[in-house]
Amino acid sequence: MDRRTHLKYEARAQIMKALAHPTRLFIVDQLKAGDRCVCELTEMIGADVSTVSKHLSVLKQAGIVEDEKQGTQVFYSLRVPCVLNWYSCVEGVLKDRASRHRQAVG
Amino acid sequence: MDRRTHLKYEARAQIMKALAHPTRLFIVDQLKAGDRCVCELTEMIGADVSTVSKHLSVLKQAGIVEDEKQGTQVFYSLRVPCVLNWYSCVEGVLKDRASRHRQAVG
DNA sequence: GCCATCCTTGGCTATTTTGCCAAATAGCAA
DNA sequence: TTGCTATTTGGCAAAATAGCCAAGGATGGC
Repeated sequence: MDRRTHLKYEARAQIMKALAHPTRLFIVDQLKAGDRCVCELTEMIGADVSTVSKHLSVLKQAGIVEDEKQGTQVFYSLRVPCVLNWYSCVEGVLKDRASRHRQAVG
Repeated sequence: MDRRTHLKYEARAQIMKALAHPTRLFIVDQLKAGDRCVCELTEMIGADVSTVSKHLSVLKQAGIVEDEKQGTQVFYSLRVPCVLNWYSCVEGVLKDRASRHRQAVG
């Protein structure tokens, strides 16, 4: 794999990595229904605010979400909704894996 | 986030993590064209065979690829082709990010 | 049997990621 | 100003990940 090709897949992997975390997948799923401020997401997730803020930073840097300040609050919204289409495929993988497992067991 | 919800997103994240690596994205992209044995992929990637084998193991465990032994060789194939649909979305994110960057600079 | 080839696994270190606390910043109100 | 709330950032220790080498199967040819 030459350098050019490697950089191409490196860039793609960076986007994938941004979504490769349960908390960040949860956030994106929540933003599907509309904008959320950090405090709301923190409440839902149940982790430290700083942790949630860093997760949001990862998603923002990847270009998946964007932020907008409203007073003291910062609202995040989904910038690239097409990532939501991945969920059904992921569910498909999980279902397929589960059925194979059942087959192997019983 | 209750335990049940967390487990759900944990499972999804596991699938995403399997693809969140340049080499593994490359492998999946190659399998689009047809089955490949470990030796072929290793040749293309240019890393140690053990490294490639471990990457394939991650993809297999996630349920994204499957393997089939033919003599001394092991051929891998794409089990869940829908992951290929993600590439266009990823490209979209990258393009969007690039255009915003140009806008910010120029 | 022996040997060569293909692949996987174990083990190790280096790097990256994660999540908390503490501290800093920003905006609003009194 | 002071105080209060919302958010981000720095720093650190724990955990996960990556990639190499070496060793361990498995398969086929002789």
